[in-house]
Amino acid sequence: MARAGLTTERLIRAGAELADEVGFEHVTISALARRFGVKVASLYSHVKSSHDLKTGIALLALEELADRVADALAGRAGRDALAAFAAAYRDYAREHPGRYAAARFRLDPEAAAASAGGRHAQMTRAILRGYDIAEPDQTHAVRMLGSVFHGYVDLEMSGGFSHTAVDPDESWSWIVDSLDTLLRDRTTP
Amino acid sequence: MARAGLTTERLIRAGAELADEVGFEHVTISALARRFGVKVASLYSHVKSSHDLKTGIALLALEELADRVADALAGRAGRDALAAFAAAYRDYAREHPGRYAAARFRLDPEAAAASAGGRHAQMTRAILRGYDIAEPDQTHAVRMLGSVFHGYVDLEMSGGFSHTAVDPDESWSWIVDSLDTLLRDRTTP
DNA sequence: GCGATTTGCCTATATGTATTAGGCAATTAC
DNA sequence: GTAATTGCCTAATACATATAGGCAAATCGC
Repeated sequence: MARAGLTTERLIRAGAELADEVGFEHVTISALARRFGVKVASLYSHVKSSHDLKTGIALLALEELADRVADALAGRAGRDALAAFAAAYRDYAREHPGRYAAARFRLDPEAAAASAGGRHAQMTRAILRGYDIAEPDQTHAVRMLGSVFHGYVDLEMSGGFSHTAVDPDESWSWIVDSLDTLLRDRTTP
Repeated sequence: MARAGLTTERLIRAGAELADEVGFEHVTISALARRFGVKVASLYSHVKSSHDLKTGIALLALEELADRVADALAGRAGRDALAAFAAAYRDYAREHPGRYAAARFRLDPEAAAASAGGRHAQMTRAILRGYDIAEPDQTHAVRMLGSVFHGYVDLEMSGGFSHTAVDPDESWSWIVDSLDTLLRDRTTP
């Protein structure tokens, strides 16, 4: 029998694609096995469990998202950086809804430590360098930015904004603009 | 054999309690049947499916949350109303994490129409009456408030803020304060 | 090249959840 | 008290997770 050439890497990549197609919550070992045309048990040589697979997809998504954000931030500061960060974040979620959901998968401590979570935190703090905000306000601001961006994307993806005619793109711009003003006013000299 | 006295109402209430104990994603027909000491099939006389049960819990949570927010907003305006709204929202999520997660369950259109979703939207708009913000800015502001509050609660619940020593309560106050200032500055006379 | 070892995917099996069909007993209606 | 109803049951199907052990293909050692 010809071998399918399964590897942990390939399974996680295919799992990420599957997540974007059918939703992260519907990514199963069974569906992945069907996709590769192999039996379910065969996957267990490459991933320890369903949870392990999901963790792998989550780590991949966090990495990809961090790469995009890093790219977006390169050479920008202040309002520009804020807008680029916001755009990178929202675009990723819209292009890869399943991966984005995966990035929000609750990781156990070891996985979290090995994740790109630290890069994300660093980059959010980097944005604030353009605004002169000292601790502990800086941490408050980091949390606020994370909350707005994540919250907006989450509500938008779950259809929360579809009951009003107002263009979500315009709301997004308005919000980024407002946050810029807010951070500027919060400067601690 | 003695009857257990199952009703749709009781199942949904027990499901909500179960959600708070083990997480909304672990609420299953099986677990609920165990809790009542009956066989799994017995529940199907009262709920159509697992999805139906989850929808019921989601509707319950939305209703409860709307009640709390309505209570908190009564007799308040401006900054007071904003702070009360924020507190009601966050407190509910912390006291009832499973129900809160349920409130974010994607409802199908019919269920959404019958839900307290409309009340939530109305109440968020009511807060903005204290700030004189005209359309379409009002919708932008509604979306921003929803995003920040939901995003913050979601990140806090998933442990996103546990890597820094800064007290989440203080960040929350700082954010509410910032939003108040922001909305005040955005007045459209 | 060719035997030996490793590795990859298989079959078989056990467990848990969701769901439907149909049965019998407890409750309620008259 | 009999009859209709309702509530919970057993039984059966389908699908997902997970483990154990087998056989053949790829790879290693020479």
